[in-house]
Amino acid sequence: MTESRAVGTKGMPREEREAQLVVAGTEEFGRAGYAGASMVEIARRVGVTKPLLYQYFGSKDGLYLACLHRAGDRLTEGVATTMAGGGEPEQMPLKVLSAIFTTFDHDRYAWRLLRDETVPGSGDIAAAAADYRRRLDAFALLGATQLMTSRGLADPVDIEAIAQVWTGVVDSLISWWIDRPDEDAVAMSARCARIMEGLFGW
Amino acid sequence: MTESRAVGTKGMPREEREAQLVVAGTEEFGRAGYAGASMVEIARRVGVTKPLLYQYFGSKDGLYLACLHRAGDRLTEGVATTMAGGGEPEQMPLKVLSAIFTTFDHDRYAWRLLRDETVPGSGDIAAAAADYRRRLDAFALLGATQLMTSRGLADPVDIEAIAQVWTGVVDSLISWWIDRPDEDAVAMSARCARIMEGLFGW
DNA sequence: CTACGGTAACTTACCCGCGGGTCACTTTAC
DNA sequence: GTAAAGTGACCCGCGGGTAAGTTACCGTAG
Repeated sequence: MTESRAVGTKGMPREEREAQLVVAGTEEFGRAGYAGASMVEIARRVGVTKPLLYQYFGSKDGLYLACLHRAGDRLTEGVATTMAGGGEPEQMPLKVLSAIFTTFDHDRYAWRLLRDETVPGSGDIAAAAADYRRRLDAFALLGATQLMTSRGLADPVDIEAIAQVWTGVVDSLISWWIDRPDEDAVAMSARCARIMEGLFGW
Repeated sequence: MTESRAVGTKGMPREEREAQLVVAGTEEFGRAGYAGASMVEIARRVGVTKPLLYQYFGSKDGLYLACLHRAGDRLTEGVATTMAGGGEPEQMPLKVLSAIFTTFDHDRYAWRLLRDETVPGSGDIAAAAADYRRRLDAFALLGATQLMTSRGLADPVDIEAIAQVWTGVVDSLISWWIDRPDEDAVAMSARCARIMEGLFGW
């Protein structure tokens, strides 16, 4: 294992090719959803054929899981760091948005993997995605609770609803952002800040 | 044609069966998306087989279009009526939400047909759905413009973003509502009113 | 320096199940 | 007996998945 560098091989080292395939897979899964994405298309994007993809990832689920873990780990880590920073409840949404935009500026489809509704209802993917969603929902719930209690409201079902709407807002903003590739993370954060200030005075 | 009532037939009159199939199709398409829904499953829900479905609607696209038109017409009509009523810009979101909840209390999946991303990129369905979305987006844009100008903000791109986020909010609320069948339209409207009052003072 | 063998990267050609779509046929009420 | 309601059994393309073979690079023997 030590120094296993480029022993008898053609093309590109596996590690590098796998990374390419995960990037292409993330875009394709994000665009078309798990069910709608085609393995041959993902391979084609990288200039490779399907069997190589299967040799490296085993199955469609295997590739999806690789993409999902990369996206989910980065996302939960970024949000956790931001939330840990603390601050006024009204400021958290904007801070979290900025963190997301910055982290995924060049990988905008990644967010969608966690919210993909076309994945099979049971199995490894469903479990992993549910786990990431659970962690993110916990942050959303925490933020919503802080916001509501700071205003003297505490109906737990209302708070659940707000948390779910919040994830929907992030979803919408990212979809909007995907359609405008020229808008970078900084501009996007500034836009959101302007809007929140204007609409809610936050 | 006059008095064409039940001439030599078994089972159920076509009109009635078609209505059943449209209802079942709306639920199934709303749940699984155009691509994920299965024609045989939709037929099975009604206690009928696939060939009858094809005899009545011609194709998957034909059935989807029937479902889409029913949902789209009711939705645009309801929103148009509400918007025409006028009122304070801060009150419009809640009014529109109430109208949607009331109209679709027993048909909660209908909204999703207009926002289904798994429909083919071109063809009759894409055109019809795009048309309904265009009409609804125009209302959203109008509402967002009124809201923003009442606060002295006028960046047209910001307004576009707000309009898209608004549709995402409706989406989230309806998804949340679908998961809570016991919550009726009145309770749902009350919840939204409470939240908007609490969070934004609207 | 060249011939050679080994291994990893990569491909061609195939299998198979699932779901859209169709045909010929049967059942039931008037 | 006629016509609409309804069905069983089939075709076919598409996409996930696989078996077997080929290509290119490297290290080493002569």
